[in-house]
Amino acid sequence: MKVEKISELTVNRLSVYLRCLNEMRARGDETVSSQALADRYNLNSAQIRKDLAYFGEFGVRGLGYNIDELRAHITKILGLDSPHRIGVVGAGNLGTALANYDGFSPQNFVVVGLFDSDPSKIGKRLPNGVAVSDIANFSLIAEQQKIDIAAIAVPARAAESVLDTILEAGVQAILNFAPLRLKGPPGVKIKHVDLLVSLEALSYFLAGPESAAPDAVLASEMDEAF
Amino acid sequence: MKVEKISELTVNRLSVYLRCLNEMRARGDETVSSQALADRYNLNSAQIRKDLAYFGEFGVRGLGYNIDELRAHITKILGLDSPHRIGVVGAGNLGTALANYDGFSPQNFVVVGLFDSDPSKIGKRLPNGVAVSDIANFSLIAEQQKIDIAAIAVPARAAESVLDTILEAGVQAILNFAPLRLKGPPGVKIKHVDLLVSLEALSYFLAGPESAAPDAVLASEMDEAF
DNA sequence: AATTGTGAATTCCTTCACAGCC
DNA sequence: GGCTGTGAAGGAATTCACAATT
Repeated sequence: MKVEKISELTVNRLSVYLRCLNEMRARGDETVSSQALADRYNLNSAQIRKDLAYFGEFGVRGLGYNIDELRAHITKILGLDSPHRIGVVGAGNLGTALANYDGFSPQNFVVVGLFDSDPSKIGKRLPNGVAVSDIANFSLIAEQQKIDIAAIAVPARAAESVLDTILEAGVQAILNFAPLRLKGPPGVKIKHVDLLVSLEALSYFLAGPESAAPDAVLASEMDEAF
Repeated sequence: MKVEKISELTVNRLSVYLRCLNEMRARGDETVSSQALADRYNLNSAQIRKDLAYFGEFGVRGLGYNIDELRAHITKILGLDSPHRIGVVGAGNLGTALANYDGFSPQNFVVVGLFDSDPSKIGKRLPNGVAVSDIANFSLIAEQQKIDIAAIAVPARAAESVLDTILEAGVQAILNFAPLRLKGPPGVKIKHVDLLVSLEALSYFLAGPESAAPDAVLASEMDEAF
């Protein structure tokens, strides 16, 4: 494994590849070439090979990649072999939806706490058993529950103060849904999921003279983020 | 206004600038320099100037930009001066949260329809008055309600078929939350909001030898997304 | 004096194209 | 023959640095 700096874009694509491989595996395929992957999912085969080659030689020349093996490698690279425990701050529509969402568990993510400052919400329990805790206890519960990722799902005006609370608790990975640019200290990673940015890009496309960019692939977070 | 092709990244940033300007305006500032904007929000001043200069000369040398004026320009550029009407497909946790979300309206986005195929959900009404309609009627309602943006908030296995429905109805701008890469025809814009990609990038960061990339700015989108 | 708008320089990312291997 | 891994080429995006402007 090389010590070269890996770009965020490469990391995001690994995540996409993993999803594609899961799908192919579910269909019963056991082996795949970068070309076949690229064709099926509108990717570039050289890019797939290059992305993977940063981390090792996972393929066999002439044959391609063994799907199960490659899935295991990417899972390891992305740190998905050990579970991640998420604390969601903000028990509004979005926060509650996140805490209820069942699409995380297959990838070893689990929501273990939901936090709010509203007394009328604190103490309530979601269908899946997650209870709403007082944000004042975030630090305590984060430690008890070994929360390593925090999601900020509060209105923009509350986001800065929530960020401070999260940082004080020592959580270093943050997913921010509030529509503003939060800045963390070095050593802390903040990923922004900004729905307004995405919607406004769609609006730009619709408003465009004839059409801003008629390509349908690539992402937010890739951009982005997406 | 130039006819050069504008990159998606530039468009995403315009959206961010708009949010920053709104915040500064709310504080009472009337004028701002690219340097001041950059300092406050961890951006690059040359990039701000370049992004804006694609669309016109909005600043005054020696003085900077008038905030209200610039907000109006960006609003116009992004097509936010006329309202956008969103149809959300999938009345699960996420879809319902989106339809209830009140952060869209300030930017001229309004959710006018929520769709599902589950008979037990059809006919129900959200607190804000949005009713759940049968996805079978999507095309009809999309036309009646002048839906111009569709959001896909269904499980991955249902996403392709929902996409077909949306395309048949003639909607050309789509926000996809399902964790798979959808491909649309030319002339249709699909933006992906992939929470698993974002979470997995955080996981990679946490797993990293010492830390993958200790910069806290940029997006998913932005890409990525935001 | 301050700040924009922009060509030039730089850095980063993607794609090509092929040597090397199975 | 088919496919990977990768150096080299090409293309894009960012940042620098300064002439132009108020």
